[in-house]
Amino acid sequence: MEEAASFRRVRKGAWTEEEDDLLRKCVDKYGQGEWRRVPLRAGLNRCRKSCRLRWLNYLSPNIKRGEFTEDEIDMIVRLHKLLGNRWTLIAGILSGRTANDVKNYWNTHMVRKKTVPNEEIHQRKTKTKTNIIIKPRPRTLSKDFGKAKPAGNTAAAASNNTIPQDHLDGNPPSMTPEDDTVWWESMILEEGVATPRCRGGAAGEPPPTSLWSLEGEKARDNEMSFDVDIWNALCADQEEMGII
DNA sequence: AAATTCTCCAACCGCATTTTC
DNA sequence: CGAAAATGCGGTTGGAGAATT
Repeated sequence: MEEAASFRRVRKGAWTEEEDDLLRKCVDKYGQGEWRRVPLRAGLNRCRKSCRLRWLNYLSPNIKRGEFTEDEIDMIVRLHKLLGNRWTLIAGILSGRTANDVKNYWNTHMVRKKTVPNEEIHQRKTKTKTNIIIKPRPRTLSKDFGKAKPAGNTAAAASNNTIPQDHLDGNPPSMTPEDDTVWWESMILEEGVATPRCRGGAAGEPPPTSLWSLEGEKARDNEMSFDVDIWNALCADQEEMGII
C-alpha cells in the first residue's frame, strides 16, 4: 500500500520553508497523530512517514538544538550501555533530544571514538569499555500493557513499548499509572541509573503520563545526575560475573 | 584556487509490531 | 481470528558544508 498518495508522486528530499509552515499549521490545528491524514490536511505532497519524521525530528517546538552537553553525553553513554541501540528510549530520557539526534551523535562521535582513540577518548573508553548490553526486545509487551497506552500518543508508545527483555521476563508492568511508574523507576534503579525527569517523548511530544515523573521537582533537581556508586556497583557486578 | 576527503545531519527505507475491520 | 492498514523504530544513505591536500 505504501503511501496513500502512491498513485501520484510524493515529494522526497529536503523540506522547504513552505512545507514546514504547512505542516506546522496542520499540527497546530489538528494536533499530532493521525499521520495518514496529515498530508491531505496540510496540503503536502509528502508521505505520512515523511511528515511525521519532519515533525518529530525538526519542527516540534520541544526539540533542543545545539551541541550535546557533557551531562547529556554521559547520559547517552550510560544509557546505551544499559539499553543498547534503543534510541527512542534514550532520547525520551534526554531532555528535548530526538532519537535521530542521539543516534546521529552516537554514530558520528562515539563510534568513531572507539576506532580512533586519543587522549580524551581513551579516558572515556576506559569508562565505557563494556559491551554487554541488556538487549531490550523492541515493542514487545504483554498484550495488556499496550492497553494502558492512549491511542495516538506516540510518545507514550515510544516510551512504553520498549522494555528490556530481562524485565519482561520478570514482572510485567501493572496497569495503573502509579504502579507503572513504580515499576519503571525500580527498573532503572535496578540497573543503576538515577531516575531522570519526566519529559516529552522522543521528539517533543506530550510527556508520558507517569514515566519518571513521580518525584516531581526533586527528580528535576537530580536531572542528569547519576549515582556513581550504584553505577560502579553495577559494573563491578558484571565484571564479577565475567560478563565484561 | 581547485580537487579531494571528511564530517555531520536530515531524510529515506525496510521491517516488526500494533490497531482496525 | 485473520488480513489489511497504520504506526513507529533502527539502520542506512545522500548531500551540503568544512577541512585538508
